[in-house]
Amino acid sequence: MNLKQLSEILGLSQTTVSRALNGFPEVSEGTRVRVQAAAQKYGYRPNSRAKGLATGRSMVIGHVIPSSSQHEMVNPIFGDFVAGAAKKYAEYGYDMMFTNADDTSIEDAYRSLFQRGAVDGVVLQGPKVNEARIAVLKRMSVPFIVHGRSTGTDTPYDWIDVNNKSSFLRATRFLIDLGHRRIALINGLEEMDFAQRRRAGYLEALEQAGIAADPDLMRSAEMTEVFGHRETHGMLQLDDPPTAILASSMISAIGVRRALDEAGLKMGQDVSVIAHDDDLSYLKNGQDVPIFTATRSSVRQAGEMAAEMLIERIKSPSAPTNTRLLEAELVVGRSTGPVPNRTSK
Amino acid sequence: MNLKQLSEILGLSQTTVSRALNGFPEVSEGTRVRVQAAAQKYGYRPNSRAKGLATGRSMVIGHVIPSSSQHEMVNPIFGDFVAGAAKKYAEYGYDMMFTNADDTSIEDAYRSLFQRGAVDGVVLQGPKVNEARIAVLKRMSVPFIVHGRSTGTDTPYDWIDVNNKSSFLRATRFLIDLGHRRIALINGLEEMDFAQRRRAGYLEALEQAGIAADPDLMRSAEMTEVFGHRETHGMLQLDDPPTAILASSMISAIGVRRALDEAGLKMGQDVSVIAHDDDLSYLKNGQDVPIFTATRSSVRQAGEMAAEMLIERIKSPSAPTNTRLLEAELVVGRSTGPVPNRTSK
DNA sequence: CATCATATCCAAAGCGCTTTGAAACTGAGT
DNA sequence: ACTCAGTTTCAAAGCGCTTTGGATATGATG
Repeated sequence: MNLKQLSEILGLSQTTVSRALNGFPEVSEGTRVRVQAAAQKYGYRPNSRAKGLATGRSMVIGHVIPSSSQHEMVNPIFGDFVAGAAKKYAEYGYDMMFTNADDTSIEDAYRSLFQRGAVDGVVLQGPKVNEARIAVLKRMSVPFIVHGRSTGTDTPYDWIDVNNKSSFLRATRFLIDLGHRRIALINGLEEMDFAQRRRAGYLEALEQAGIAADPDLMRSAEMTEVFGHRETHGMLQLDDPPTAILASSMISAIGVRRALDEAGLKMGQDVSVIAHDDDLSYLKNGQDVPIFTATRSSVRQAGEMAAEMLIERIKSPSAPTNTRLLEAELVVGRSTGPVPNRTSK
Repeated sequence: MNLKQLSEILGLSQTTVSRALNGFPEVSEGTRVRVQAAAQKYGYRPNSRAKGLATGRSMVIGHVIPSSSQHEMVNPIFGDFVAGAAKKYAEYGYDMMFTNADDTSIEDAYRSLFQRGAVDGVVLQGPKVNEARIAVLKRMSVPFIVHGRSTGTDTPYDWIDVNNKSSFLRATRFLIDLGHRRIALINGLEEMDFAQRRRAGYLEALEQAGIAADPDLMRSAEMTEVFGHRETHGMLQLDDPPTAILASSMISAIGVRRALDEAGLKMGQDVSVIAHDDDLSYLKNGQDVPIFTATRSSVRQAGEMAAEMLIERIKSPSAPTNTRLLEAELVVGRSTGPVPNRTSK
C-alpha cells in the first residue's frame, strides 16, 4: 500500500493525503480524520526511503562498531549506552544504524555512512587521545557527538563525558585517607582518553599526598575479567604488594576479586578495592549494600543524554558547541577499609 | 556530489556512469576505469535512499531491542551477538538497523520496520515459549531468522540455536557422576524458550538417575549477577543445601561464586558449579585453565551464522526453511569436583 | 558498398514521497 | 451580482538513483 493507492481509494490527491497525515494546517479536520482512518485501516506506512529522498533527511542516526581486528572485543558498556540512546531516538522518531568496521577502515565507515545519506548524524564512541575521527567528522560537517573527550583535539566539538579525572582523584584520596600508600591502578588501554584522565586523577592525588608513583603498580589493557585477575595476581607477587587497587571497570574488578580470593586475601580487609561502575543493568554493584566501593556513573543515562544532544545538534547545525560533564558519585561499599597493620603481616 | 554531477564532469550519461560503477558488462573497460577513478577522486558515493528507492531493496537488516519497561535490561550477550552479525552484514554489503520498542509495542516495531521499507529482513532475538512475533513476521512474509527457537510454534521458520537441552542434560549428568544428588538450577526467566529447554535437560538427567527434582533447588529470573548471588545465598540456608549448582549464564555464576565466598565455601570443593558460557569477549572463562566448568557456545559465532542464514533467506525467499542446531562443548574447569563427604561436614 | 551483428552509450521513465504554485470553492461584504 | 479574502484541494516538479528500450558507432561479412 503506497500513497498513490491510498489517495485513489480516498478520491483525494496525493498532496492532500500526505498533508493530512503529516499534520499540515491547510487540510480540513473532516478529511484529516477520514484520511487517518483509511491509513489505519489499510495499514499504510510511508516508505522511509522515499520520504528520506524527498525531505533530504533520513531520520537515522549512525553508530560504528569498531570490531577491532586484533582483540575481538565488544565493550559491554556498549549495550547499555546504546539502549539509552535508542530509547531517546525512538522518542524523537529516529532510527539507529550500525556499521561494522575494523580498525583501519573506521574513518571510512563514518564517511560512507554520512555521504551516502544513510544517516543524519553520528555518535562517536570510545575516543582516543588525539582522536583523528573528530577532525574527519568536523571536516565533513556531519552533526556528531562524542561520548568522551579527546585530549589533543583543539577544535571545539559536542561531547558528553564523565569527569574521570576528578572521580579517580577522589577515589584515590579516599584510599589515602584510609591510610593506604601502596595503591595500584588497573586501568583501561592507555591510548583511550578516559584511561589517561583517570590516571591523571590518580597521580594527582598521590602527588598531593606526597606519595611517589610506582610504575609497577600501574597496569593498563583492555578491561576484561581475565586482565584484572592477571595483573592483580602479578602485583601480589611483588616484594611490596599493593594494599589497595583501583580498577577502571566492574568487569576487571571481578577479576581482581578472584585473584584476591585465590591468594586467600579478604577484599576490604587485606586489600581494598575501588571500581569504576558504569551501572550496567546486568551487572549491578550489589543490591542494597554495594559490593564494591565505586565511582558510579550510569552509562545508560549518558546514552540518553548523548542522543538528545545529537538530535539538538541536527536541528541546529550551526549553534555553538555543547558539552556536558557528569560527575560520578562515590558509593562506599564493603570492598574498602583501613590499611591493614603492616607488622601483623 | 551526485550521479548527475559526476556524469556531467565525465561527459557521460548517468546510465553509463551507473553501469560502470555497478559492474555491468555493457560498458567498455576504458570508460569503466575512467569512471571509477573520477568517483574515487570526487568521493562520490551513491545515495543509499535513492538507490534503495530505485532497486526496491534497502540493504539493511533490522533488529529490535526489547527495551523492556519493567526491568530495564540489556542482555550482555546482545553485544557479542550483534558484533558477530554485523561483521557478516558488512561482508555482504548490508547495514544494520536497530529500533527500540517496549514490551507492548514490539510487534508493531517489527511491522513498522518492514512495511516502511526500512529493512530487507529482521532478526528475532530472545524468543519466548509460544512466541507471538514469529506468526506476525510469517504473516507479513518478511524474511527473518530466529536466534533460538519457540516451543509451541508449529509453522516452520528459520532458526539457529544451541542445543540447550542436551548441554544441560550433559552438565547435570556430569555432576551426578561426581556423586552429587542435591543439584540446583539457577535458570533464566521461565518464559524464555531457552530456559525451558535447559530445565528439561536438567530434569531428564535427574530422572534418569532416579533423583527426585526439588522445587526448592530450581530458581529462575533475569540472569544478573545479583540474582545469582541472592538465590545461592538463599539455597545455602536450606536444611539440605545443594552440593552443586548449574547456572544459566556466566554473569549469574559470578554471583554464585560471590555467595559461596561469603559463606566461606570453596567452589569446586565444597560446592561444584557449572555455568553456561556464551564465550563473551569481555568475560572469557579464564585464560588457559577455565575458571568454571561450563557448557560453552560462542554467541558471537551464532551471530555470524544467523546473519549468513538471513542473507541467504533474503536472496531466496521461498527456499525451504533452514535450521541449525549447535552443540555446546563441555569444558571442565576448576569449579567442579566430587561431592564432599557428608559426614565430614 | 550495403548489411548485419556487436559493442557502447544514452534519453527517459519510474521508484514513493514532499512541496511549490495554482486552481477551485466557500461565504462575507459592498 | 461582483469582488475579495480565506479555505481547501490539486497537478506537477523534484529528490538521486536504476533500468528499459533505443540509438549510434564500430567492424566484420557478403
